[in-house]
Amino acid sequence: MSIETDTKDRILATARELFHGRSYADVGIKEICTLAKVQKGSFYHFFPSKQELAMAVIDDMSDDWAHGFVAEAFDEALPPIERLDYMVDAVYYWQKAAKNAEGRMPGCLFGNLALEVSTRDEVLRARLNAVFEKASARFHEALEQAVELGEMPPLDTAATATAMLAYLEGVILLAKTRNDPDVVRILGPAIKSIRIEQRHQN
Amino acid sequence: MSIETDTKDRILATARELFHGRSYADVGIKEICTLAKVQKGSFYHFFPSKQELAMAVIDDMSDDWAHGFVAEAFDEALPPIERLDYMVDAVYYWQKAAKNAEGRMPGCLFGNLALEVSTRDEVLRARLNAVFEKASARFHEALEQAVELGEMPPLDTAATATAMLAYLEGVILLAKTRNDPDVVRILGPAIKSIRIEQRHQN
DNA sequence: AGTATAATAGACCGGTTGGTCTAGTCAAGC
DNA sequence: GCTTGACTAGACCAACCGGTCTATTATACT
Repeated sequence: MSIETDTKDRILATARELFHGRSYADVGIKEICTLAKVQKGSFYHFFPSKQELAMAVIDDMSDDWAHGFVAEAFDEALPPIERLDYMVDAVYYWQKAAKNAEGRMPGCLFGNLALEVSTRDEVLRARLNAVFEKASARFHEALEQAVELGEMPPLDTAATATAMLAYLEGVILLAKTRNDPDVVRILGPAIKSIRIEQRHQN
Repeated sequence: MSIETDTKDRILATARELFHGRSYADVGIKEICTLAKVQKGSFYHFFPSKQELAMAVIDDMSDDWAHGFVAEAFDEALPPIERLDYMVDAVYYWQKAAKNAEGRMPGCLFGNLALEVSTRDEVLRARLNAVFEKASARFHEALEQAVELGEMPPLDTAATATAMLAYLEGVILLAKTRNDPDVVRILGPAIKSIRIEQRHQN
């Protein structure tokens, strides 16, 4: 082993970019191979199927997120509530940069994939759901601390965390549909106003 | 004219169901024709292209919405704030019924299509954006009245209306990814907590 | 009755899809 | 030097894609 090839990485990076900028169904393996300067044979040596490639792309981006700006935004050193604004800002600047570069707002890769494939691919759906649950957990931590510090009144922090994630995804969806990152900037901060009271049982 | 054929309607209804339950790219014209018991020739007699079919489907469902449960939910006779809860309830029961019938939560047709096609089809993107703007207007009316009646403090009703729509779409997205309509029931009511203050200029 | 036109039927088209298969290259271990 | 197994190359495949085309039928108008 250790033949030091970046073939797999090139495939992964190219697929990620194409899936994010367009869609899962719209991007073919041939196109990925061409852009990544890889042959079909090599592709199927590393990935048994398009579905497995999608899984790898999801995991790859999920890792990048967890160690990238999501980690920055949810830095324990920041006041909990500021973390929410940081996250919104990060999304805004990211989407704006992507639009400037490619002319179109790509939105959230996970949200895009989730709506596209989750009715016909249980495995991918479950994977994407896990990504959302991990993201929700970051919101949850922040809310728990905010309540603890008295910066927020007591509330159902778990449900509110999920609600905030939902809101963020919804804002990105609308912004993408309008092809205008400013939607994120304008609507985003209202994420802090979302509240779900305790004791809704269930 | 007036040959009294329901061919076009059958195509439309079938396409709507398939697009909603799966995705735009995943459903072929041949499959639509087979299910609708229509031949290719007839299909292309009524619709010049798949894109035009998608437009018709969007318009069709948009009309159904406008005159269906959205009209009910945003009934002027209801107290403004109750309309929000009504809307959330309607989404919940709809999605739950769909899941019971087909095993999977289809989510929102408009949201699904928006994320799938808006990076590669300007025409469809614009159409979907218009649908969202119309929906946002209903929220706006309700909020304006709520403020007028003193049921809500003054706020940027236009921005808040859009934010609420975004939240609803986000909740549906997460619910679909979890394949669990209960997410709508639990997170939905928090739509009333969303607030964007006036004077953010721009 | 005759004609124009709307509607239906389905064979057909070039191109593309995800995926397979065989042949061959390359570096490491013995 | 030979073998092994990871990797690359690319021809090939059946199935399917959106869309076109011609032929035929059914209906409305004159």
